[in-house]
Amino acid sequence: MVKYQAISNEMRERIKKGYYPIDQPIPDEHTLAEEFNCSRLTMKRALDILVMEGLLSRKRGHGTFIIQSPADDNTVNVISDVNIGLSNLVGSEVVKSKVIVFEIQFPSEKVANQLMIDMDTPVYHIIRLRVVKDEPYVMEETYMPANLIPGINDQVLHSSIYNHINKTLELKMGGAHRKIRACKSNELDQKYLDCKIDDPILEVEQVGFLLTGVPFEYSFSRHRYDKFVFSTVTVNR
Amino acid sequence: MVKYQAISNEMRERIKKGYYPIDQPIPDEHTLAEEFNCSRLTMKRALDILVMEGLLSRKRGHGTFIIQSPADDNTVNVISDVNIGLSNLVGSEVVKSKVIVFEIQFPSEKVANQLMIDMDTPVYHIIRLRVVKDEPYVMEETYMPANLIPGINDQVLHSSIYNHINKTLELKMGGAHRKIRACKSNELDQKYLDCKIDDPILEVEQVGFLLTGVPFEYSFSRHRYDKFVFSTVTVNR
DNA sequence: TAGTGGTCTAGACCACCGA
DNA sequence: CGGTGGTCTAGACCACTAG
Repeated sequence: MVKYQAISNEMRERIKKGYYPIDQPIPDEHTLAEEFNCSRLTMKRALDILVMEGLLSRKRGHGTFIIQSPADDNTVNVISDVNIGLSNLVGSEVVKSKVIVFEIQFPSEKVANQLMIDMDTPVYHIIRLRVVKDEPYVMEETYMPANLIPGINDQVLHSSIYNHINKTLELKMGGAHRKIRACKSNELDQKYLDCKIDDPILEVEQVGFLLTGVPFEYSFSRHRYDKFVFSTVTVNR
Repeated sequence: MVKYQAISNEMRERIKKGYYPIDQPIPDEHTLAEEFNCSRLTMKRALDILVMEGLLSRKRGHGTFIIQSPADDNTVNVISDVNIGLSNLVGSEVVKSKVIVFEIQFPSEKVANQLMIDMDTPVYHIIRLRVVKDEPYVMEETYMPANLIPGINDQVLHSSIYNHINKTLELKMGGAHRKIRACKSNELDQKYLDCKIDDPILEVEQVGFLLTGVPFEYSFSRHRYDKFVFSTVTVNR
């Protein structure tokens, strides 16, 4: 744990515990830097984290303020600063997978375009149903270049692709572009997600890329509308 | 325009124009800092921007890489790093507003909780239909503390609340917590958004707060499912 | 081991804000 | 004007990765 993270954690605790009055600015950076025995830049970086988390708000010439707004929900959330698999999202709950499609094929033009490969490069085509607490939760359709992500098999598909990439292949994920939309359910949704014909679907289209910048995954996650909320925090800078 | 932004812009142009080969790292920070005649920290900060935009990806001990993944769409997008009103989102298109509800009332417990006020503090309750190119686009239900955002009237409602807050009241917006979900359409949606009974809705629930951290807006934006996509870029750090 | 990005310092000047 | 956060420097050491 580096210094600015440690300071950031301490400050987060203080804020949550009401150590600072919420109707006035917290102490200025110079004062805090002295208290924490660090440079002002390090103090600033510690506060940057809390600003990005949506806990603090700053104004040059004015001060740093605590944002008086709650958060969280009881449905499962995705924080937009995290990019992990579903297996890591639902905490201690067991995520089971049912493999509906697992094949290797040549990509369509659209898929090839998103993955930045040509149409002669084989891709995995995977459709998995993800089940939490014995209830269908999300259906994921995934395309991945087979040469980039080797070793996908039935066992991997039944646990976590992300863990396979991270731990077995030792590739580091860099991030993702995402698009979130509402759409109507199709026959596959109705069959596997157990939703009615007029139930909407929350679809997340995603291009995931490695730290090297190479796209490794193009996927569509179709969520039951009553079990998924996508959460983000946006802070002006 | 400060130095690191100027450098960032120059680097963004270079990357988009293919100045650097995409299959190898760009020059290291020390070399680039020399070229741009700046300190390494400033160079790093310039690259930080591009990392956050999803254009670059870094790995300690390895290098900085160009992310090979396209973006954008033809539907209207929201980038998660921006917090502006719809009026500023659709470019040069004219946004018209139809005011459906405009009243002042005492907040429900839920609204009071989100706005961090007590239930004795009056709030505006506004429902507006937003129309682009003569087609219904989104219906926004908004609650705002009346004492915090004074001067809301019919004229403001027919143009842009955000501009009123920014320019007339000279308050600076700090950011927002957002939740995005799919839901079924209700009678109001069907009546005003011109959607069918089984058309889904993309709902964005939002608590907006000022730079002082004070929540000023609790809103629900209900979008036609075929005219809105929510876009985000996520980068691991 | 050499080269990369990550962190940190001490100090400086600037831009913006409120009084 | 004084106080705030924003930027920038020059240099240092560290952590990680590749070969």
